[in-house]
Amino acid sequence: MKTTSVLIIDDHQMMREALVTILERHKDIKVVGQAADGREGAEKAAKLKPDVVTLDVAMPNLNGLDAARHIRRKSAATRILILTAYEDDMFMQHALEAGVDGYVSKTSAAETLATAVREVARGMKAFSPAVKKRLAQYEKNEGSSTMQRRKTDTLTEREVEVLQLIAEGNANKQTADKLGISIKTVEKHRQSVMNKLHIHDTAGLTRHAIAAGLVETPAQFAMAR
Amino acid sequence: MKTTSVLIIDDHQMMREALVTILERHKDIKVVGQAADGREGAEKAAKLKPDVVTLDVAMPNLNGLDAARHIRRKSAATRILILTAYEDDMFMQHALEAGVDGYVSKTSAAETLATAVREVARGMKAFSPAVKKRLAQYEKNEGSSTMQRRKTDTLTEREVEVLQLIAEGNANKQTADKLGISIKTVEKHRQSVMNKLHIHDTAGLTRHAIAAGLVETPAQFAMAR
DNA sequence: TTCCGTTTGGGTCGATCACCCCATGGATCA
DNA sequence: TGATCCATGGGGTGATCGACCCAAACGGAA
Repeated sequence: MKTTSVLIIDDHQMMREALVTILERHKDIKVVGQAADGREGAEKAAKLKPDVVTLDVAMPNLNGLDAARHIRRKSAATRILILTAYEDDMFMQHALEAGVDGYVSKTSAAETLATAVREVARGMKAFSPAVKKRLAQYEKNEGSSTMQRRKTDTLTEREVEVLQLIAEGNANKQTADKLGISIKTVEKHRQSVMNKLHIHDTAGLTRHAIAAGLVETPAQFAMAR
Repeated sequence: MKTTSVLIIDDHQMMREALVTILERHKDIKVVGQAADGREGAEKAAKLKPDVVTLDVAMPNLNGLDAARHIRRKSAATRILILTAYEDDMFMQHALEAGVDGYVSKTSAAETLATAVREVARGMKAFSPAVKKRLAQYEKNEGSSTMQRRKTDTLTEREVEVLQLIAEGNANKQTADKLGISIKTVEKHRQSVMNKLHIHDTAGLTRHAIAAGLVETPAQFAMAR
């Protein structure tokens, strides 16, 4: 039996250690690396060329979906397994469009993950019945020549990355450093985002990013005002 | 060595299994139960009387903080360990007021949790240095025979008003106009809010305001692209 | 009554932002 | 093969922000 190499991408070290423990119970699965955010994850995926990556969705620096796109592009042979607590129809839709190979909920049992890793490693898809239904619809639309997706006001990948970093509290300079580009380019992207979304203040951009699920938000709690 | 009994309360089964694995590596720690939400957790705590509960914050039915209050009231002997990814000063403040005994971040190592479990079981507090500082302030206020909960770090009413207007996207000038005061006063309040929350950027203030329920956000919608 | 906290307002300074201008590659599309 | 979009980077300008400094008025608590 061939050993399946896995890269774990999750911003919670505790969860990463736990996943290692769970997966390494299986002799045919070998965890070859870990990453704490999407950017680091995409880099390690390109370097380590794992058979499978498990990818959390809500992460700083680069969220799971954009990380999935990066990995899909730069490490085509690597299978992508989304591992999240977030079960939203539209989000699943976007995950499918990003070309992920599986989708496992953190509310499911640990054994489910090991099974899913094996399946995607064999080239199969690993979706729950609920996701499969959506997948069927999506593929139907794909074939029906309806490539009409909104263009004008759609943010590019880079713009989404910049938006996320803004919403996480980074100044333009910090964003530029993290992306390894000039501050002027960051300013340009920021402008484009503002124009496309018709939002012209940082607070508004942040609210939008939160609503779009780009950044983690704590659960609401009753707070003295 | 006495064995410490632990109840794990977390809505992610995968995380619960992982925590069991991590904790059971230690012979002096025994996981005696699990619960998937705050209400179930409070009930099981009352029934099982564990030495320690680990409590996630974001959970359906009953959130972590309210669960902590329930457990504190009905199972006074049980030590409460908050286990979360959420590190916000105001939230910590409320957690401390709810009477939790420790606060462990999911971004820290698994070993940190085991250590914290042992510490709270011995009657000690288990807080990171950052939280300890806040705790010191809190206990100072507590000890000064004043039941006044608003002291050093609670926002005043005016400050909350200003925070809300900031998070709604108003510039200082607009806020000043809406409140009918000088822009300098708004800037002063903004500064006070930033200092009290230890948040020094608009995006962070906005995220905090949303978490505190000060501003409405549309339900999560399809990713912004 | 004295002290502290709240709210109000002013000044200054450098850093950052929002909004324009411009250009160059590369990919994709028609 | 042009045209268009995307990502990259630079210049400039005026407005705003962030972080300090300062003070006065008021009210409640010690």
